[in-house]
Amino acid sequence: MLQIPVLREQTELVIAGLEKRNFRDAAQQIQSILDLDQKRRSLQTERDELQSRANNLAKEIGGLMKSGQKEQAEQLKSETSDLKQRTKTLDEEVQQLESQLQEALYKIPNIPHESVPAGKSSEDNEVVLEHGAVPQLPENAQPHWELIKQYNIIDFELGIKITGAGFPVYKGKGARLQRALINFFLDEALKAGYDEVQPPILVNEASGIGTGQLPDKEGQMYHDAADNLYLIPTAEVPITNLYRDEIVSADKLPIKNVGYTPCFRREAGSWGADVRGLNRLHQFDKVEIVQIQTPENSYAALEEMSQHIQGLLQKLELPYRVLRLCGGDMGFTSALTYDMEVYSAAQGRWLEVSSVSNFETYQANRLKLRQRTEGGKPQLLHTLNGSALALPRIVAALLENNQTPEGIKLPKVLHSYSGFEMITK
RNA sequence: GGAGAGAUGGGUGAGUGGCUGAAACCAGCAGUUUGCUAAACUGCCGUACCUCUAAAGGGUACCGGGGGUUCGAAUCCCCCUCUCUCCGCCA
Repeated sequence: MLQIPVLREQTELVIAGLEKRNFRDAAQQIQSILDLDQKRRSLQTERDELQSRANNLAKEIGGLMKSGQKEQAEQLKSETSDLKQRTKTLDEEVQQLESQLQEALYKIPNIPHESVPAGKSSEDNEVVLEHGAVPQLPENAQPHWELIKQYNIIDFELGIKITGAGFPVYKGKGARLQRALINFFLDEALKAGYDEVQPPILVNEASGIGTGQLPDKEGQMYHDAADNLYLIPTAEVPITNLYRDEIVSADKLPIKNVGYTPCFRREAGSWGADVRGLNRLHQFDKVEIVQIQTPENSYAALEEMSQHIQGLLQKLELPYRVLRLCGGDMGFTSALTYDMEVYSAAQGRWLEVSSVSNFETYQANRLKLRQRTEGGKPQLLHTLNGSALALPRIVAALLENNQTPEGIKLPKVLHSYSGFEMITK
């Protein structure tokens, strides 16, 4: 969430940023937060002064009791009851204001970076670059949801039987391709200097709050009510929360982690025409890269992550483009997001396979993730993450773009990982 | 699932009502000593908020979380959460 001092000192910038997101009643909402903050501060000052007096009285009484001056002690005691009452009232008011403030702040999204284009929807995103040529397909080219049946590598019917829609079963070379891709992505991240972690895929409430999935978006996550745990929608959640409540010393930075996890999304209400096959699932695999960076270096790191992801797509020989998301399409917690989309030839569609974002201090403020600075106060760090990569749509594009009359050809880079070069009937 | 124990600062760990924001040790930082390393010695060494500010300073809160008793709570009482140990089960 945003920091109150920033709201106070850069009010105009904040409002302008929120308006770029088409955030409704930005000026009004910020003003009401500033009012709450103002009120809280003045009440707290008052409360602290009363408490200070009460503390002094308590000390005096202690002294009198010791020296046996009981009568004077009793007299002072009677003075404290009024103080106590007033302090208690103020205390309750301050607490109430604090929780109102907290609640209001949770509802304010991050401020977009200056390079974020204005815009309302995905149509307004800026195409930063396109790479690779659209492949020529044979005449009877099929979309991937047909190919997976023909080659018997991914089975949606079986998934429906054991779980439900959106939980496919990968079989034979389909399963081996998954494993190959995961290993390939992990190895590439290791080469790029990321440390591998394997986090839990169930997280508690505090973790969900830390990265911004809670309190507002619980409907997107599967929830285990018996234990109050959430299935992760992305490894971003457990990996970033590794550093929750940490004050990191500068020599440990930057932190670069990579992790493979399954991801779970309820995708409530989002089923429609564009979500056939592997395009949108309830469970899928993803390799995620996460960085904890100093404010000075975070945007350079974002570019570095973008390059890393593009490198993967190039090695997979997939045509892709990079989008800079507009204010209206960006995620709630992000300051700048690039989406990477591959061209899935048989569908004739661009498919999002990665999203890489700089959250600046927005998550760090919730996480209380800071660095120790010389001589000064601990300073909030910047968090970043990106998919590198999400598997299903990569698989969809690989299948569609590489279909030939003889079978589906895998890109060279995968051969040693998969143990086969071709998927045949 | 059953029984018990516990939760204190970066770590270990003392602390059963005021002298405890918290001993001691370790780690860390600065300095003295030193041919180098090591050792020894001295000092510093939590966080948040409020206030004030050029800086310093002052105030309040925090010993897992919440409530209570009391003039006064890390310390006493209640509730919750979590962790550990033993038993059971088990990849």
